[in-house]
Amino acid sequence: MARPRSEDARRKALVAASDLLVERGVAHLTIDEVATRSGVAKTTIYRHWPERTSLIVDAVNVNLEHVGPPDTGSLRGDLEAFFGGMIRSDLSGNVAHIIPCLVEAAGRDPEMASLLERIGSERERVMKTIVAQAVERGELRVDLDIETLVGVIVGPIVFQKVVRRRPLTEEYVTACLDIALAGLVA
Amino acid sequence: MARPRSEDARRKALVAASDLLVERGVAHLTIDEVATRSGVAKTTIYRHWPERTSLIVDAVNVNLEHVGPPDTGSLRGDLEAFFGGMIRSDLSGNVAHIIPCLVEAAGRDPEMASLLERIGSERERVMKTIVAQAVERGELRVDLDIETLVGVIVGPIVFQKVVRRRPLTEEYVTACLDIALAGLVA
Amino acid sequence: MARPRSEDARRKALVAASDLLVERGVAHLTIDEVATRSGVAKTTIYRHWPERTSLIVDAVNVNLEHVGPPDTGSLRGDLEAFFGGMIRSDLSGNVAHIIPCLVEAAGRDPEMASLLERIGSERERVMKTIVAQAVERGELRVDLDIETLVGVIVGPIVFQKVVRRRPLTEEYVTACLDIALAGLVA
Amino acid sequence: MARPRSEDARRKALVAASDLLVERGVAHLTIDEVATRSGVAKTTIYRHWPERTSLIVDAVNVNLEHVGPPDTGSLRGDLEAFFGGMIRSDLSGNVAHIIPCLVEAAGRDPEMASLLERIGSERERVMKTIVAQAVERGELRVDLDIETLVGVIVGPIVFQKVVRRRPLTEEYVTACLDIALAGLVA
DNA sequence: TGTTAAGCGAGACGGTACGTCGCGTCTTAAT
DNA sequence: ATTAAGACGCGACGTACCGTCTCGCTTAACA
Repeated sequence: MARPRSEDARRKALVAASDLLVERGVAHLTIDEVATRSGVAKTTIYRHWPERTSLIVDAVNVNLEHVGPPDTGSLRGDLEAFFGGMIRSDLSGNVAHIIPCLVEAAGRDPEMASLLERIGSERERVMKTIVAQAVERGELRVDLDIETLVGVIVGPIVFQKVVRRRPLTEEYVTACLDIALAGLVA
Repeated sequence: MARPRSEDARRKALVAASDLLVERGVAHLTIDEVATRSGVAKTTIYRHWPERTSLIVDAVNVNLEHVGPPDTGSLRGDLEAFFGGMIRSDLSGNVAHIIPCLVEAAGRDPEMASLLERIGSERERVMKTIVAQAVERGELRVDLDIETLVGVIVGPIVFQKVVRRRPLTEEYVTACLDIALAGLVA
Repeated sequence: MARPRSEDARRKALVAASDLLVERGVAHLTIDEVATRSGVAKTTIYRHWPERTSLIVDAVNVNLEHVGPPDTGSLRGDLEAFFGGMIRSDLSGNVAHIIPCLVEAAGRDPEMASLLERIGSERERVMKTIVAQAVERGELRVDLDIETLVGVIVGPIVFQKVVRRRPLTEEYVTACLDIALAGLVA
Repeated sequence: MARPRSEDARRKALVAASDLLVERGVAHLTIDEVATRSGVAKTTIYRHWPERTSLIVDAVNVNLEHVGPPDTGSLRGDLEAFFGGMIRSDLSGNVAHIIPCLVEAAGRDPEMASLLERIGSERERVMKTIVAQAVERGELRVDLDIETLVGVIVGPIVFQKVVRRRPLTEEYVTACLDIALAGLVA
């Protein structure tokens, strides 16, 4: 019966939050500034998101590029296509800058944890498709544990970028894939 | 005429900080509470550490177990010994809980970045010793890039624990090592 | 062509406002709560009363007992009858609790000032009738300034109740009347 | 052992509050503006006064002129001197503007009530001295109830100024005193 | 006897102020 | 000179009401 929540206000706040997220990082995103920038009142922001973290959760999602599974005809090609996309978008872009914040926040905030989970799941789902295609093509054994498999392929890359904080070169990615694939088909 | 800085105060503050770090996480560690708990005045804390992060840096170090390189006679044995140690100490313990905070903080704070670097280096140094021993024994080729190699072995494990936030089972570690080693000797 | 304003809504809002006025005092009467309690929408309330104070004005009037001039045959009797009524209604009841609010609001809000004026006038008009009757009966001199006269009789009573905030006993009223009447006929 | 509360901060905040009180009235005095004007941080203000009303209480006291009892040699002279002072200071000045706010607030806030009580007591104490001197001089009977007596003299004046909100002329005061004194000595 | 404009409930909106928390700096007295 | 204690300026937090503004729905007066 009442007026519906303004989608416009929501969008404007989200854009402002998303921008500030990239500019200042999670810890320095303030609701007050989101309000000022977006022209949306602080109270309205709190009507849409019960607390700071909830807004951040959504703002992060805005920054995520939602990639689909490639199908190049070979496992190697699919992986390179996938990680090539990740390198260009997520890991070289804004998200790489934000993920550690999420990981950190996830340690205390269940909502953050579930966001992180969702982000991970989406990427893992793509990985599973790639692997399933490879299994179908006979490039991989059927009996491999998918969680381990994803860990072996994705782990070194995420580790390099997020934990080690070193640039994610094509050489590094290629070398890791070489080793992992060699180990998998062996 | 001057009194030296009290090592006692420093230690008490550090212990309290370390405890709170584990209890509440980095973001909710407040200097005020460290002061209250430890009985050390806030002023004194700021005298010993110029800012919050510096204290956290030291508090993290307290929680780190400093492991040396094993020498079991085989690469496989060395790795299992090493990661077994890590599983028991760092990654199953408090540090896994703290690393994301450091990673996050490293994004903004150079000092944090260098702490993270130091922690990483220490572990990487051990890894390098293990690898060198393996090369010496003829278990590995000489031409492998050490950074890639460490990434391939450590990446999946850290990824599982820190980013995926899933329990680090012996099966997972074993499976990852199997694949990586197979790929490396191939 | 249009529907007339609902008298029912007006009444319900007014009752709720009047209740809250007594329960919480003017300063803590919120439109939101009047709306919630009465079941009348905030919009509707604002349609009936342009602002908070207007509603309060009307709510006060609801609480007022409108007394007529007594005619006991003597000034003394009339005054005792009149103030007896005031003691029982206004000053011992809710209104005494509200008057200071009005007085305060009158300082800023002309509408409030005029309400206060109206309330005062009504009572003063009764007083004037009583005095006129007394003059007619020869109990009082003709040349007395009516404003002063009312002030001398009403002042001590209102002062006791409203400013001093002490209970308005029959003894106090009698004693004040004794003195004032003695002074007036002297 | 710690630093004492800054008397300077307290004073500056109080002055700003006192000014705003007169400028805007009790209801529109905001802590934020007191902070801005005084240059004292809002948190500091809250350290000194637990809540808005406490600050107002003190700010009102600043505006009060603390008058002593006159001794002109006659009751009449003393009263005129006293009320002349009140007319010049309190009732024509800022306090008359503030008292209704206090009276209103006293209805809900015990601290306000006690402030009002204190203000009243101080003035009543002076009145009692005046009366005692008159009794000593034989101008008044000994058996008069002091509360009633003060009410009879002060009531009409306060009523005129505070409740009726009409100007407090010398004629009105004189006329009231005439009647009251006539009644008292009768 | 429909039509239709206003009234209505619900509640979202932009604001302003609230009172609180933690930061990093400072002052003071005591050791 | 260093410490414990804690006050200080600052900036952000999340909340409460204000008075205004849509929303659909209901309803009485007019056509």
